[in-house]
Amino acid sequence: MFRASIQRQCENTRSEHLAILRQTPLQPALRCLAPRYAFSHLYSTESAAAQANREGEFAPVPSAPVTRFGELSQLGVNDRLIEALTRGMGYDAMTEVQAMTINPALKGSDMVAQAKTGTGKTLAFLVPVFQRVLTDQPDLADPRARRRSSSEDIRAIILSPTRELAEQIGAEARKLAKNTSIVVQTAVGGTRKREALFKMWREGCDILVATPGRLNDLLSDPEAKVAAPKLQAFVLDEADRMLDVGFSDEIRSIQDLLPSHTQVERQTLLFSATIPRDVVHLAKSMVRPDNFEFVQTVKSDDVPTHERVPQHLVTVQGFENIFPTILEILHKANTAQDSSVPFKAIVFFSNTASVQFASEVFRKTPAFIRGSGTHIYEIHSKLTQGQRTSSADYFRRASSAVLFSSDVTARGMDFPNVTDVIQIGLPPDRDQYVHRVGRTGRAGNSGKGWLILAEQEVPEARSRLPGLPIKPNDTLESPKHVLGDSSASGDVSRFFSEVSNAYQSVPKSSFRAVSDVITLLNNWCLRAMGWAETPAVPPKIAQNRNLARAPGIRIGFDVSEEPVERGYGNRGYGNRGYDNRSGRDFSFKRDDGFESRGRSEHSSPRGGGNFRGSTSFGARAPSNRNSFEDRFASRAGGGDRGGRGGGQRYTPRASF
DNA sequence: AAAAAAG
Repeated sequence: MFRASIQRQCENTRSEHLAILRQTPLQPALRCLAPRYAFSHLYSTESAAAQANREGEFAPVPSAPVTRFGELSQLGVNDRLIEALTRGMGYDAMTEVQAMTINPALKGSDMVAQAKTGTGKTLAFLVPVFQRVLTDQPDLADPRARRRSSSEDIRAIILSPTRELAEQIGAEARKLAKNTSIVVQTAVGGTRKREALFKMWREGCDILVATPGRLNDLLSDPEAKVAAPKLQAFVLDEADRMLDVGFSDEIRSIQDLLPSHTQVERQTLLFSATIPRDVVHLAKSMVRPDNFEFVQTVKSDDVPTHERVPQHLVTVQGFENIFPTILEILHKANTAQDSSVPFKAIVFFSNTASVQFASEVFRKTPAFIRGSGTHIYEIHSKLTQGQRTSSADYFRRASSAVLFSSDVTARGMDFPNVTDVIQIGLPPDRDQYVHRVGRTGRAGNSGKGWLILAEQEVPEARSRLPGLPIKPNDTLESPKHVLGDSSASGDVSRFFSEVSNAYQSVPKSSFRAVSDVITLLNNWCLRAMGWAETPAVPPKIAQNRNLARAPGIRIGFDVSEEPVERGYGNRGYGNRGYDNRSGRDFSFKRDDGFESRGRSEHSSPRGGGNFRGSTSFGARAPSNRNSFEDRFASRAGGGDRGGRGGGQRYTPRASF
């Protein structure tokens, strides 16, 4: 009943730039967190509020929410901050996400905000955090404050799942701090700890933006003299990622190193695109149950990934067609009649080895790439942090470039003017697909999404990517070209021959296929790359994955799996890597494989993971946490226990 | 041996 009424109101009040509160399956899960709903401030029309009030379920609406940064003084925001926002950073109107989160967050309550990635999320938490720090220490507003900031008295901590994102948030925070004496520091892995520490000791630190590992390290190291005994605010950006397995232990231990809520009253803000069910209890342990709000935003120019960015499905005949297809996309963009906007693309792969291989190949297609004026960059976790940072910086500033990327950059990264997002192989899950597409079409620009799959992957993609406007695209010639077919156009022949030449000078990688894509991979290696043998699958792995008798498989070892002489990598950093986590130099051995994992067909039927086979490009097994959307989709069909009132829900289908 | 994140 209750939920049904919220649902109804939402449909009723949906209009132009209106903040929309959507009823979803998440809310029942989160209800236990919120003794009362205090959503009234989210309704931007009187009628909705009036209706809510009439039904006796909501408190009366106070004043209209502030939607311009310039008017934030109404909510007690310091003038210095407002000046930095409006004059320094040039912001005026808030985005919907900002309006919906800044208003309640300034009241000081904890918050779980579900907001899709896009511009503006960072400020949505920075503004309340900064104001909270200033409210507690008003003298910090004075840029010439005499007070000495200390690394042992950090007042706000912001955590991000990747180093680059932390740096990006840090840069934004520094702009906001400009007219004050608030000191913002970043602490991320892969950098020299001593150096960052000296800087912190010298300059002090009021607001720290960090990645979990490094923060944990700093807080637990007494020598580091980093502490936050009076912590006022704690933010998790991309909270669903942060509370995921692999991160959650780290987050827990960080929390243990911080003062408890009972000692020091702090504000916790969790920002997340999705909130998987198994993350709820952790979220619950982080917020104050009596002072908590859940804000869900659906922002009109935030649905863009689903609506604004056209997304093309390109089906390739074989793996050997993928790289030429990328060249063709590049070429078409550059020669189009209206190609006033330079081609700037991110090519996503689901594993590091594929990224490395692709960028090596593309660096070796000099005639084409040089002729196009496009720069090639690469980013993934096997590069040193220095290499990662420089790739990100160069790509950020480049006008025409291709960035080959793992999922490091899939979330939150703001590279300006990306025209195309190209995803190779099955994306790991729907969320990740959407996040990747979200790297383009930002800030009102247009963009294009491409999903490049082998035919065999399409059925799985169909079930993995429901409810997205992905349209089959047959306008390219390279995807269907069969090697040796002389009827191909000059352009297509050139794409293939350039790629083919590049293969020759790229060291042999180790490839491993899984079940139904074995043939695809075999064909690529044999026909296009000119290998004498099909790629080998080591016996153990073949056994583990139930591939021992899969058709077409070759059990054994590849040449590349034996140590290769050091030094082949000095042609470019892409060839060499330094594992900055283990500190091992792995340039002598491409032991990282060019593969992915998955179960063979015998895997469980539906549910847990009906992941069937994958390619080197494709996918890792889908995450076992159902995404928010997934659950939404899966519950929508049948009689949902909560009853969905008048809301007609349908099960999203794939559009292709 | 999925990416990411401490050394």
